[in-house]
Amino acid sequence: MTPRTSPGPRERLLAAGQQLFYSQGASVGVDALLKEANVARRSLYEHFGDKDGLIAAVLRRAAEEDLAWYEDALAGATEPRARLLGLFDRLDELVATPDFRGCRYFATDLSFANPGHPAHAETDAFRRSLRALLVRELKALGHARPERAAEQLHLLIEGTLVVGATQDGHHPGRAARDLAAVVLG
Amino acid sequence: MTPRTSPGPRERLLAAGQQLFYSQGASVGVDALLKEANVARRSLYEHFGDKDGLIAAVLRRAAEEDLAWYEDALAGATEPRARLLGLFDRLDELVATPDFRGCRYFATDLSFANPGHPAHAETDAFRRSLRALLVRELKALGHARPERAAEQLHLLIEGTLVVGATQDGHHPGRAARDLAAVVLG
DNA sequence: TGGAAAGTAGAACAGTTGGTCTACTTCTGA
DNA sequence: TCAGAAGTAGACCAACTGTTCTACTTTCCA
Repeated sequence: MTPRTSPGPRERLLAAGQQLFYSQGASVGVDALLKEANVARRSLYEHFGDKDGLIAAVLRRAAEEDLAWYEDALAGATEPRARLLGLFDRLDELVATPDFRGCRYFATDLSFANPGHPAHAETDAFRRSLRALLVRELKALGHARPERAAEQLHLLIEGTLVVGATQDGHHPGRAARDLAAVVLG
Repeated sequence: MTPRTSPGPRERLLAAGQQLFYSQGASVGVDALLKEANVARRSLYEHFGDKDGLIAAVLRRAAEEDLAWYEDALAGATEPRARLLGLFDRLDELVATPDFRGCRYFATDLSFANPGHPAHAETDAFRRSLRALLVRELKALGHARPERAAEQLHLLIEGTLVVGATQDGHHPGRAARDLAAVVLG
């Protein structure tokens, strides 16, 4: 609440988690998290209860940031159609980033076979928000079947992320953009 | 080589690995694998060297079976265009399977952050084979730009698997099929 | 200025991990 | 038939896991 001169242990843990969970997966050890965050062991358990609590908190924060990223990508243009097509240009850039490793949320889902794990609730929430965002844009565009088109755009996004994460030198964003243009009509 | 009345420990380990690595992820313990396969600890290490060796062997076998599945899905029709479209119908059925958990190869890639892990070579090989299969079909169809179209079909396939694994009650295969029809021209 | 709250440092714990080793049994083929 | 290969069963090990705990230090505010 009160502004700080330097980020406290809670902030540092979230930042470290965001970085390490993405680059190494949810199986990174607590020791590595603590070292990266420069935080005492005890602080983690007082702020987040346990490791799963940190995982959920990191996902919640990442979801906020990622949704903001999508909004920003859409904001590159004003005309509804150009907004959505521009998103795929930004995706194409994103997956070309050297340390891009794919969709954080799908990776998390795969990490936890137990469907009751709290992480799944967070990834679900993110995907719902993303869908809602796509539907909103499609309605602004006056699309005849926004829900169905959102499904197709979502499919194109996920496909772009997977292909981008597994193959170098490709431009899945461009390929997806062309198909997105068809979806938009 | 010699025919057996009942499958030996090597076979049983591969079968157990194929099932457990898929349903639980690559992090399943050796103990669980041994119990599922009804095999002595020692047999695993004599046949496969270590756990990573088993993982690689399981992936190689799974890749064979999965490619055969794709061939079978294509074989539902004779006309080139219908063959590829039929593939997406089969994918739609596949992802509706109750215990479908997404693409085994992408899940494996995400499990091993270390790019030198032998599993990555296997997943790469699978994806190359899948691409080659798509290019072959597109050439049979007389497509003007088979490589590019294969990229788009591949993207649609991966997207279908991700959306199918994360959302219930949807039919991503149908959505992808419509877009595939556009790709085929 | 003093005292509670929050943070650090690190020992310790129980459970699990992948892997090795020994002893015994079963299968198999010259 | 019998020797050697292959398989089983399970103890054992070191390393690592998430977590709890104690002791000390810093920060902050009334």
